[in-house]
Amino acid sequence: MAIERRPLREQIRSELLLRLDRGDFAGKTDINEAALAAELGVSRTPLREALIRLAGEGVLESKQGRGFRFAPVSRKEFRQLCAIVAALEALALESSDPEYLERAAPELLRLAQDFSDNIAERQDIERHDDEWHDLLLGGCHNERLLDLITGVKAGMRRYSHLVAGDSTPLERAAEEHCRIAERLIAGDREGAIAALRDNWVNGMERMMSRIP
Amino acid sequence: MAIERRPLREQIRSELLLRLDRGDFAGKTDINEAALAAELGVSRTPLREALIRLAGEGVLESKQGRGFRFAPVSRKEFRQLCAIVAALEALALESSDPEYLERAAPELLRLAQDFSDNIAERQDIERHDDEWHDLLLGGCHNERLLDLITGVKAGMRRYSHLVAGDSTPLERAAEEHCRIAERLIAGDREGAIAALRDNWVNGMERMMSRIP
DNA sequence: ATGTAATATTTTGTATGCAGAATTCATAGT
DNA sequence: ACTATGAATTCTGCATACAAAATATTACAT
Repeated sequence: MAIERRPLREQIRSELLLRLDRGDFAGKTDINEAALAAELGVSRTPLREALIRLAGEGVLESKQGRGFRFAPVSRKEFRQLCAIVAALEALALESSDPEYLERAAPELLRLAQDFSDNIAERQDIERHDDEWHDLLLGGCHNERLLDLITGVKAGMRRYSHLVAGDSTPLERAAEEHCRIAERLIAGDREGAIAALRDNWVNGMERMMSRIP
Repeated sequence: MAIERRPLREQIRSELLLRLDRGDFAGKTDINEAALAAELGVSRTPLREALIRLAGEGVLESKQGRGFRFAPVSRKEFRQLCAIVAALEALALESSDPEYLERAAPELLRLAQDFSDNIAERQDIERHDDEWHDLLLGGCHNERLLDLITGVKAGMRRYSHLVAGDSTPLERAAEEHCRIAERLIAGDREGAIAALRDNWVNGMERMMSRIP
């Protein structure tokens, strides 16, 4: 077996993002370093390193002397984040390898259709959605851009658990994914980009009412 | 005197970015934590925190057991970064308060003209250019977006010192800034956005030949 | 009862210490 | 001379220790 050889700070960061997905930090936004470190079975040092990284990505806030807290959610910020990823993913798609898109399009369509048939747990849905977008952008060779997108999406996870247990967003998302894939199959990249932008705009609208 | 009340890690980060601007790390890309900490008069802990933050922003690379190094420059990455900021600033301009743009436009034009008259030190030029872009985007209320832009631009500082001592890029940049401002004065935001995109694309072309 | 000052406790921010990985250097063998 | 091997050194990654700031608690005065 290949033993874990990633720095602790990264493993911790992953774990925290995972918990964020589960909505573990819903109310209690303040973080107690000693307690959390003990819970994770690590020392404060790598934990703080992970927290600093997350703060840089906007998932956390830090205030001098007052430590870290999960950044509060707001409609305004969610709107802002959606606008950003929409622009970034559009750019990624724009600068993607056309051949790749042609090859990936059928698979994208298939996945999108599976998606709507198969109503699963929220966490599965999100993983599925992430994978779909990853596949969509797999033909983009701008690594910095892909990293950036990943980072911004990490910040959006704070919002994902709010949608828990409602299936209409899922259905609409699947439908939009189909539309994007169809445009790609038709070789209409501009149309696909426009559909992608719609996907984010609509995704935003869908969530908006659920945010305090 | 108002004493410094920011966390050390942030002061260190600023200092490192400053040195990056000066091109201090030109050749020696590897970082020795102990040595640098001693030089800055701090311990390794806040230094490492600053390094981790910078690594998150793409300014540094980190490899397990091998510490941090300044990410090597490459034409490819520079192209990627330019494409990203172009898209992000375009988005920022797109979502800016129209009234603000109307008010700021004359000032933007004036600054751009000063810019070309007055050939100063490279560091002044960069500050001036940064301020100009800040003013341009001052009407954008998407704070997350502005933060993101700041972060990506931080990563681009590794490239800025390469242009040292050549005035043609300056002149062309000033000219483009004028064009953007003129479009804003004319109330043609779409045109301004297009000109802004050009500014980045051309800026990229200008630098490209200087990068190894 | 309420507000405030003084003190105790908690918690963060920074420094130091230590184990293990990576690198360097020296030596031996081909 | 060149490579391989192994010891010595350097450096990172993580843990622990300490000091200062923030928060909670108590005591007291109004």
